[in-house]
Amino acid sequence: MRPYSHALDKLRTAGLRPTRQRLALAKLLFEGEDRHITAESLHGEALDNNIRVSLATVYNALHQFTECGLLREIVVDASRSYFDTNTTEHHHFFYEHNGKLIDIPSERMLVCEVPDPPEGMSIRRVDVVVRVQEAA
Amino acid sequence: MRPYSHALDKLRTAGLRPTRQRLALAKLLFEGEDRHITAESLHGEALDNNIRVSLATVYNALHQFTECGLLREIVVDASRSYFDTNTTEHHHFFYEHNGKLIDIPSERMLVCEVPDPPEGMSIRRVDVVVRVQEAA
DNA sequence: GTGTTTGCAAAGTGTTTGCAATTTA
DNA sequence: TAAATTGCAAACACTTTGCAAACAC
Repeated sequence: MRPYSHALDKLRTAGLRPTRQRLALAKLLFEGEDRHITAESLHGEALDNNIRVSLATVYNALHQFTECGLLREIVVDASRSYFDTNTTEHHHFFYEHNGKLIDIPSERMLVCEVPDPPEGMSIRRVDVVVRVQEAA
Repeated sequence: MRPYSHALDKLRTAGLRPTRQRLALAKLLFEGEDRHITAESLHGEALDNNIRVSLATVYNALHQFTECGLLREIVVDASRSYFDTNTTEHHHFFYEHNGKLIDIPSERMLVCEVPDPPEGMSIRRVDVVVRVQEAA
């Protein structure tokens, strides 16, 4: 048995008040394998687990978690926001036919020549998306 | 003077019927420097040039042009679709504070270790977005 | 108690669609 | 004239917002 909650620690450390909703969502997100979610998918999962939470609260939580560095937002599709519980440096395979994402560990995908950022700018992040399709 | 229209050629070659609207949009897009646009920005530009075209038609044209390989869609922001008139292989700097994009020529940004795609899949494209912010 | 968070329903944004009218070949 | 394209307005999907009620500390 876990002596105390990993999810609770995460919220405490991040300075987010551990409300019933945030704690339940954090448990879904952080007490298992790393994963990719959307607001809709997390909300559905919460309901499946008898966690009463509104979609608006799910959106709030996802953004707050992202701001605190507990999640990382991934932009692969112009019509939907994806979030990743793996916040370490890595990239993604994106299956365009079904919208699924798979991590590519950073060691397996090297960007070796990153150009200098434009004058007065600094690089915040380099995102690589490898779009894959069913082989011909 | 240009003996015949570059834009018209592009449409002909692509097999798209050169309607007044498509031709006007193609002129805006292809008879100048390479550029990044959104449906909204292209529509505004058309109106500024006294080209009567509806936003729905702009969306249709952008998608048709993209399917024909005249444009390339760029995904950098989950809430808006960007298109690039430069369809050659290259990557982008994305200014998060103002939504502007700048091309990075392919030679200046090398992705040197691309992992094998998952079983049964083939790589359609590798997109690199370098997100920049105003330097601290 | 006091400030924060929630849920709802309404509003917002970018995009797509159905269909009659128009245009192109 | 037959088929493709357009424009409009309505519909859509996803996301955000305003605010009163509920909650955490």
